[in-house]
Amino acid sequence: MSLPDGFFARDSVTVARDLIGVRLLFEGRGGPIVETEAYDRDDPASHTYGGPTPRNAVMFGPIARAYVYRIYGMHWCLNLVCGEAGGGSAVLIRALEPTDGLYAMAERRGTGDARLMCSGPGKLCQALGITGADNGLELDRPPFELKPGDRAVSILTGPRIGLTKAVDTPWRFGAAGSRFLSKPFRTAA
DNA sequence: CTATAGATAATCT
DNA sequence: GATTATCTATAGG
Repeated sequence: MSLPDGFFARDSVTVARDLIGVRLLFEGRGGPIVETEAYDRDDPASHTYGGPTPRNAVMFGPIARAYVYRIYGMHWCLNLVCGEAGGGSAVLIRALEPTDGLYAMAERRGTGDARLMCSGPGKLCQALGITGADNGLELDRPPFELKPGDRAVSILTGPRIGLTKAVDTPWRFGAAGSRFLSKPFRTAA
């Protein structure tokens, strides 16, 4: 069982929201996604804003692929390419709840605390073992595996994290009440 | 819980 | 040469 046909053929904001609760596995390690962010070509904060470059080429290619890039010279970040093929949209996977391959993830991360294992884009890639070598891989075949969530989740929305542009765009989504978010969501007043 | 500093290197202008 | 979709450790409320 994998995700419905056409799941990624929608705008990045819709896909980002629908990805919350979806189970993501890489070589058998992973669990339900609890936090995502949407990016698209008309978004000043996106790598694709301003057109194609060697680095972002994958986002201007077919959808349902992985876009993996290095940030701050030392961390990897995983994105899922979506929207229209060639449209330059993607969803950043920021955090997930570690449930599968816990021992292997603990070893890679150097901690037994599940809360510190996948609660951030860089940590998540380190725990699952995702690197630049996986850039451009298709998501519907190994080493990737995506399955629908087994229960409904309430979704929280808020501004994205770590940006200097489009700071107020509310394109960050998270699973309500999860203890595995990279940062808490501010609850509306 | 928030705020800050420092590490560290590819990418783009 | 400036910028960056982060993490860890530390200090303070």
